[in-house]
This record gives sequence, structure tokens and C-alpha cells, in this order.
Amino acid sequence: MKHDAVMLMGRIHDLTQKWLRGELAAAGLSGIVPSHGDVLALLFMKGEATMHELAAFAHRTKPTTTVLVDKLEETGLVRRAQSEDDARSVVVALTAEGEALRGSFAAISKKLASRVYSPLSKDEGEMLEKLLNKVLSNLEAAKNAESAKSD
Amino acid sequence: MKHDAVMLMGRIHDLTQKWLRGELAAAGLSGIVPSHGDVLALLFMKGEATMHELAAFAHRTKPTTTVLVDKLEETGLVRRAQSEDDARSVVVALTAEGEALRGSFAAISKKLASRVYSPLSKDEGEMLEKLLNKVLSNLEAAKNAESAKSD
DNA sequence: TGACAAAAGTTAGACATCTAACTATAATAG
DNA sequence: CTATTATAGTTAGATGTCTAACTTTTGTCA
Repeated sequence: MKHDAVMLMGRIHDLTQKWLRGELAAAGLSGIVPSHGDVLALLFMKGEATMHELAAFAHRTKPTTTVLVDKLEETGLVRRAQSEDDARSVVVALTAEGEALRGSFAAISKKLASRVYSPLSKDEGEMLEKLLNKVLSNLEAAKNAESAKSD
Repeated sequence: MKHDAVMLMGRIHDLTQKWLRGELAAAGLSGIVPSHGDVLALLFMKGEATMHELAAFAHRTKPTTTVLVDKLEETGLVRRAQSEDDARSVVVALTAEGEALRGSFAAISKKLASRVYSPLSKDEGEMLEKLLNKVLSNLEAAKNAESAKSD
């Protein structure tokens, strides 16, 4: 056991992010990066969402999400509106242009999965997901335990 | 199969990087981040190395490595010197202060491994490394195939 | 040997992300 | 009802990383 899983995951993460940027650029989406894809992913599912929901889903901070949505709005893929229920909230929704990209994003996402899973058998793929979930759950539990320690 | 391995690895990567920053700060190394640790790791093994070697080992670009070494030099952990063999090369070496941190870095590294591997059995840890290596090799092969395509 | 290509390193500028601080609105408690 | 606290979002400033362009030195080959 080399105990190098963290390094391996870091490398895989770097390569996949870089590849994704290339795919997005090739799809004509210049200036759109993987994080924008995460924001759009939730909108493809829900149609619209608040900044808060988008930030949580994309695992980014609120300020970062502000910047991401600014960019998507400039590009014309989403639209901001004040919430009617809560004057503090902003509701982000797909425009027709944004909706039109649903297929492209699904294709890229599928291509990415195929790229990563192709060297693995079905059993291996499932095993990998199981092990990663175990590791992640443990890290999140440890993190929560530590932040709760300060009370 | 949820095909979410990439997302899981991204989350694990984020959490481990953040935890590492906390550990480095707690060790009194303010301004030192995980990438500096990668640079130091090679120096702990080899004693000294060129910028080029450090960049390759840390999987960072040359400009990034310049900045990393700048910081380590300011902090007094390493020293730059012109190579005697090749006037283009800069040789980076640990100072006594840098060498003194070997133990702290080894401890943090061990703690990280324990954090990640603790929820896994020995077999599972080995399986995880095997699967990650498969995925990474495949991604690197695909990348090389694509960049070779342009000739 | 002399010109041109390759390699080592730095500088400059861009960008995605973060934390801290701020504004505005909503919820809660006396 | 009013005062305080919590929540939604943005702005400002810092940081780590990248690509592109540049300088200097080395290697190559006609």
C-alpha cells in the first residue's frame, strides 16, 4: 500500500477538469468552465433555483456563485429575478438559449463518465464508487466533529 | 452505478486540501500551502533539485514553481543557486531551517493518510489504489493520444 | 562555425476561487 | 411593536494557478 490515493485523486481531478474545459471550449462555450456546468446542472433538473441552492449544489461559496451567475447571465444562458416569496432571494432561471444547451451538456457529461469508467469493469466501477463514498463520508464526519468541537 | 466518481474525487480533493492548509497553519507555517509541501517533499528526498525537476514532481507549471520557490526562499526554507553544469539551471536546496521541518511534514503526511484510509480495510485500501491507478493511467494515455493526434 | 531550434527560468497578465465585510430583508424574543 | 439576530446576496481584496511572451544558454546540423 503506497498511501498515495490522495495524490492519485488530485491528478485525476486535474486532468478531468482540464479536459472538461477543452470540451466546453470546443462546444463554442468560451469562458464557461466546469463550475458553470454545475450551476447549469441544477437548473436543468429544477428549472430555477435561488443563489443559495445553486451554491450548495455546486459546492461553491456564495460570492463565487455570484460571479458564476454573473457570467452565465452575460452570456445569456440564465436570467435573474427577485423572488416573490422572499425579497432577499434571487431566483435564477434558464433562458431559451440556456435550455437549448441541455443536450450538449448531457453529451459532455456522458463522455466524461465513459472516459473515466472505460478502463474498469462494471464491478470495479461500482467498487470504486463504494470506496470513494466511504472515504468521503468519513472525511465529512471528521470535519463536522472538528467544527463542533468549538462550542 | 451513479457515474459520480469524478464528483466524489473532486469533493475529497477539496476537503483534503483544505484540511492540509489548516494543518500547515497550525504548524506555524503561515503562507505555506500544499503545493509548497510537494516542492519540499522532493527536496526531503533528494536534498536539492532544479526548478524543472520540482515543477515535474509537483505537477505544476514552471511559472507556478517560480512563485512557490520564491515564497519558500522568502520564508527561509530553501536557497537558490546557479547550477555549475548548466548556466541556465537553478538548483534549489533546503536550508537548515527547511531541513528542520522534515519531521513536521512527515507527521502531517502520515496524519493525512490515516484520515483518508481509516474507514477502509487493508484490502479496500489496496483496491482503491489499484482502481485509481487504472483510471489515471487510462486518462493519461487518452490525453497523450489526443495531443499526438495533432501532427 | 554559424544559424536556428530547444530548453531553463522569469515576468506579465488573466482567471477562478476564497474570506471578510457590507446591505437589505425576514424571523424571533422581550 | 420594537430590538436583536439570522439569512440572502453582493462587493472588495487576496491568493494560487495558468498561458503567453520573453531572456539566456545549450544543442544541432548544414
